[in-house]
Amino acid sequence: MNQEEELQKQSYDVNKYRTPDGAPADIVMFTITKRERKMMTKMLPIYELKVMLIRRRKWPCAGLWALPGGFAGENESMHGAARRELKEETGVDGGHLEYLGVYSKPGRDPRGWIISHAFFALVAESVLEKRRAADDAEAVGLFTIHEALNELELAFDHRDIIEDAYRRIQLQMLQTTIAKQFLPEHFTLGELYQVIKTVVPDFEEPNFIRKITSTRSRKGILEEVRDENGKKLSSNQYSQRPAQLYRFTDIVPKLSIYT
Amino acid sequence: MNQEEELQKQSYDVNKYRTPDGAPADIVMFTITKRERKMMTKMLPIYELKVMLIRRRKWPCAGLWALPGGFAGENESMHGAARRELKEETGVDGGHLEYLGVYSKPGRDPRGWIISHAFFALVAESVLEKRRAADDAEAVGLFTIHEALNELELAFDHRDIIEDAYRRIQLQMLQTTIAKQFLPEHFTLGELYQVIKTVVPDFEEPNFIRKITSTRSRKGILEEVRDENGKKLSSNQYSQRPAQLYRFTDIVPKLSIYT
DNA sequence: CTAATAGTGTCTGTGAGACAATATGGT
DNA sequence: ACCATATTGTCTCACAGACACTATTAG
Repeated sequence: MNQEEELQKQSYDVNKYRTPDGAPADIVMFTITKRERKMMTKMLPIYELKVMLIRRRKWPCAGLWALPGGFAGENESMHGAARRELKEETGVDGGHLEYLGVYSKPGRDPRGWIISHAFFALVAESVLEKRRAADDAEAVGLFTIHEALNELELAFDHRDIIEDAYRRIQLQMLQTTIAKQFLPEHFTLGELYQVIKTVVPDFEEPNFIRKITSTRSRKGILEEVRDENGKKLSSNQYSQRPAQLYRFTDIVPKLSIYT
Repeated sequence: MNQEEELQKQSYDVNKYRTPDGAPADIVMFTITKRERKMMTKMLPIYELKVMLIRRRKWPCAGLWALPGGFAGENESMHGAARRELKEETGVDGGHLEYLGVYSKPGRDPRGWIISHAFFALVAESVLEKRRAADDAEAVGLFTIHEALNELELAFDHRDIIEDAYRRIQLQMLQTTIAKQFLPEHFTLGELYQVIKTVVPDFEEPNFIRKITSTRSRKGILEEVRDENGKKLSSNQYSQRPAQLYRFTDIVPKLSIYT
């Protein structure tokens, strides 16, 4: 650094300006719960998209439900803070964690100028159940997206965040292969279809199997699971007739409105 | 607020924690320049995707090229700050301005703990030229994306930001109708094709006109321009044979890998 | 046999892809 | 006539969409 630079540096005062009072990472944790239907005969379970919320104990917004999260420290990135929080809350390290956006509307947090960073995570149902058992069950809730948005009083602007996250996960569900986060390694097309419909209720594709098993454009994102002898594997967990098992390949589909 | 809440509030000290030293909004301003080729006969112009950069005068990173931007204030959202900066820099109020992401890697800014918010904007070439004329031309540069990424020394982590913005605009170009930001109200399919190819060089569609003018799935995003008598309008600005003019409709295309 | 899910047959229409052929109008 | 660009003709094959039909197996 030359002399002039050194001079400029010394004349810079970081405290000259009003600075933010904190930058938390808040995480919308989604899971899909499966509820077996009690029936004589095998049936597909009922799937529901759920969100984990925490009941706040302290000011501000004490008593309201809020997204899990916490303030980032000086020596971590926002993404790092989110990963840390996710691990603290669920014990999960890894899994799908994705940045959603920044929430910075003035006055959104009575503590001051708090710029919040929202993420969303997709975790297995079992993980959240564990978390719920470990902690005070009173303070941890798993709600359907509908309950969270329409029936709960939420802290800060967390309703906006959850709405945005819901829109985003619906987009992703149709445009990427995140469905795999909600499915076992091997799954039937019936399961895949149910998972998609759970996240995107409007999704209707009467000929789903037909399309998924043909189609040049989609070709490659799914492949049949075979055993070591090359024989196709199937499952009859949810149906009398065994269904072919599939897995996602590593192919990343590219979509375009002009192609 | 009841008594207990009041108590908790008073015991909360915002200064108890280390807080960020600032939250700037940085904007990647894209434009597409058109260069007419000097030829006897009419030809399509050469299109280039460019980025506006500013040469920093002060510490830190004095002398390096940086994205235009500035710190957000306490009474504005990050998006508001970006809109304000965009207006200050270009005079443009409106246009396409979109959030890109947060850049918060520790040590990214020698001034301290600075959490930067990147946006990208698409503006008309004429606007940036005006800006360049108004200001000290030395300090404002318009570079091709290739120059910016490979030949320039950039401040902070702005290279990462520009790379991310480039990836994002390429995605958007194929999956949304942002191409309209780079086109006049009415345009020919040749122009549209060139704009797409400028942003996404890999895009190859030999039968472009064919597909765009048929196709069930894309149907609706474009429509022919007609005069008040319903006669189709055409332009021969870039070709001898006049070409049909089109405009984007308001239809938002929905893409899915499963449909 | 029945119930519930998995998967195929069949038929029609239309788009994709390739490429050749033709249209337009300034120079 | 020539050129660069715009647009249509033509042909084949694959897929979309609809819907009825068959397959599988526990109970």
